[in-house]
Amino acid sequence: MTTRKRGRPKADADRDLRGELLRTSRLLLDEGGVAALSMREVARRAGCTHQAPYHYFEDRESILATLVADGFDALAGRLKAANDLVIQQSVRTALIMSGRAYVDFALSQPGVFRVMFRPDVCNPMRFPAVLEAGGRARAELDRLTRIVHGSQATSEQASILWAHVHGLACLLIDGPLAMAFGTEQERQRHLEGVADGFADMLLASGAGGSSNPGRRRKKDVS
Amino acid sequence: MTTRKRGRPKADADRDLRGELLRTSRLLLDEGGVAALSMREVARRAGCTHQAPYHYFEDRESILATLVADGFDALAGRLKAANDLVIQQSVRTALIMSGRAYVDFALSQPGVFRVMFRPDVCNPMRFPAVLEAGGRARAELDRLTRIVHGSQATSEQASILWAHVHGLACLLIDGPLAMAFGTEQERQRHLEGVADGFADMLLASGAGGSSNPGRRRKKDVS
DNA sequence: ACAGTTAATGGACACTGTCAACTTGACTGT
DNA sequence: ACAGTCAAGTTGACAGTGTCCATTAACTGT
Repeated sequence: MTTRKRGRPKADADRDLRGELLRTSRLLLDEGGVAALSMREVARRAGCTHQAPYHYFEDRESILATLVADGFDALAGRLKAANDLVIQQSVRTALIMSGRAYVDFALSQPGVFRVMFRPDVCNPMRFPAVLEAGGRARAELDRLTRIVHGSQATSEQASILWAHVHGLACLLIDGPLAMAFGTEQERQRHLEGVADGFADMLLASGAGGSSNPGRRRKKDVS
Repeated sequence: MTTRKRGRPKADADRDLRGELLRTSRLLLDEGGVAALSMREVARRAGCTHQAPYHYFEDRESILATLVADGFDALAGRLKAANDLVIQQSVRTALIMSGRAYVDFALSQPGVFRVMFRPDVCNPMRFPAVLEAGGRARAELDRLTRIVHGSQATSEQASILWAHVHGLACLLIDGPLAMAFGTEQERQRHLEGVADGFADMLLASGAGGSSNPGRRRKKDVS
């Protein structure tokens, strides 16, 4: 009979249980959806007892919140990189690459992406880090709006931009576009077509940065 | 000591337990999200034992599927009504009213709407009724695409349309637009602005029905 | 009258999140 | 050297969940 150890184990710096728990959680989330991420299953896969995770995370929602905050951070980073292209390249490039960044992120981490916009699963109000990171992503999209429409851009224009990329991402991971394509290449072609079409529409309708006051405005982007 | 009844109760045509269960489920879904809809809580509120619902629904997912199918039906109906406006009114009216129909539906039944696009919660493959109703809604959006872009409309144009309305709905019920407005009126103003802006963009960029072949096409809407 | 079906009942099981109490190793100041 | 504190776990328990199972009473067709 092998008596199990109790109490604190000997120092094992290579362990990093917290990191292991997060990695496992992200896997479960991407594989089986939010329902598959159970505290006990995470513990089981990480090789600890069902209570050990509670030492690092207050509750189940807290572990989700950590992933969500990281997700918004990563998204904001990708968007910033795409927006920065406006300097070396063109407005159109920045617009198209931002859209691709948003969609690529959703496709690469669908599990996390879904929870990022599900306040009933992970309530941002409880987690300041989530609010902050979400704000950074939002700021990057507002910046893109100004890149496209100039400094006088309206909040309505921001909504059109965000709705487009977000809707596209949602339809791709959960909606009818999830299974519409046979090959990955086919999907890429479609997405390029959508991005081109949207960019044409947006840039043709009197949007050309500050050099083009054009149509009547309503309210500035916050 | 009041001995509880067992077995089948006396006929009570006014009961309609199935309908009661569905109504209760929709309430729970809209109030506390999908996590709040538990088989036992539904049964409790409907005034039956925890097993009675299993007589009408195979499992929890099946009760969700019924609501989702009804949801897609209702959505398809609203979209059809909006699309039909093209006859008496204009293309622009049909486009704007379709967008409003989609958003209004999401706002009026947020709980159901969310599950409609969450295959990890309710897998459409399991429920033919969901697939069918979803197909009807999709067909209505494809029809709108042809109304706007003519019979040669591409699947990319359909994606742009769907992504716009769907993204907008998502951002309104769960995203940053959920709490961006103080008053209901404020939100309505914003939505009108978004709809106007989007319609301007779409109709200005060489989309005018079959009378305008215009830009190069790629692939027809299925 | 009687068998079969329908619409329920109550009990049990495994699983979940979380609370509480405990153990133990490592580090601290004296 | 040694008591005290903290970190990082441990085990055990509880209520709530979805679902399987056997049971039972009322209705239905023959």
